[in-house]
Amino acid sequence: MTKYGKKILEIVSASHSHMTAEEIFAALRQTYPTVVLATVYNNLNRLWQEDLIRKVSVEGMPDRYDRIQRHDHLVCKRCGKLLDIDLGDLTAQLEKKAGISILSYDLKLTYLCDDCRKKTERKGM
Amino acid sequence: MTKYGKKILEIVSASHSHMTAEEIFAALRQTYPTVVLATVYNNLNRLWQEDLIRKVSVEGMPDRYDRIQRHDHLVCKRCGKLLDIDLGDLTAQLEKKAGISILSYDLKLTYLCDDCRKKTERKGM
DNA sequence: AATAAATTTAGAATAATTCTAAATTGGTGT
DNA sequence: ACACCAATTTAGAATTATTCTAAATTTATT
Repeated sequence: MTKYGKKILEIVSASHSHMTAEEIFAALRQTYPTVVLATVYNNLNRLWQEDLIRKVSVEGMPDRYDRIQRHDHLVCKRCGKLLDIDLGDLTAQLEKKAGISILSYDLKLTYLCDDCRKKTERKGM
Repeated sequence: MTKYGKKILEIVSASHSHMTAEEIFAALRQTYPTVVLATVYNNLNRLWQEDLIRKVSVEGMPDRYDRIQRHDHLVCKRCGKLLDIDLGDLTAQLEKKAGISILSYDLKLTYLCDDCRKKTERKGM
């Protein structure tokens, strides 16, 4: 594990904000001002392959990186805001239903956040 | 609903192959040879906003479009191959656990497909 | 120290998607 | 049928995220 990989893992693991590569890049430069963006992508891909971080893709947004600790996500359909939520570990239940063994699963609930619900109501939609 | 929107909805609804915008574009041109790609994106976004089609994003791949009929997905961690699987409707269970009402949910199981498992074994990983 | 292997760098390249502004189309009401 | 307004389409440029390439640097190995 290289110094960049280590630090990037630290940044992503500590964050609860689903950072983009750019944001991670910015955070990493606080410590290593000369690092380049390609290095961030290299390391993120490596860490992801090694199952040390998660990738979260929300349609139409840049990929986000997330700590590995299991949890689920809540995405607002309208504004795309992404929140953590924990619905417990469904692995056993899902494996049983699917009849295969899985490495992991991603569960994303789509809803309307409070702000967007208000806006929607105002417009009478 | 315009003629393009209608046809695009038809194409996506009939397909079980999680088409990309480019693939949908190609299919649409069979019927309307002069249509441009931007129109495909416009319509896909519209149809998605109206909940007539689904968007599926797999990390590192272009967005794919899917029929709305509920079903889940199986993604190979190594090669990215995307398959349909149906684990039944978990909406009620998830809403109860989450304590909110949701519009929909996306469930993606990550596994190693047979081909990739074989390759992995061969390499002793 | 010498060699090999992995990582980083710089910057170009690619690919997906969005944006802009003009042109076209599809109703609506008269 | 005609004028009007809104929505859609078009063409092509622009943007953004990400990957790629080849050289340089760092790290580990003999």
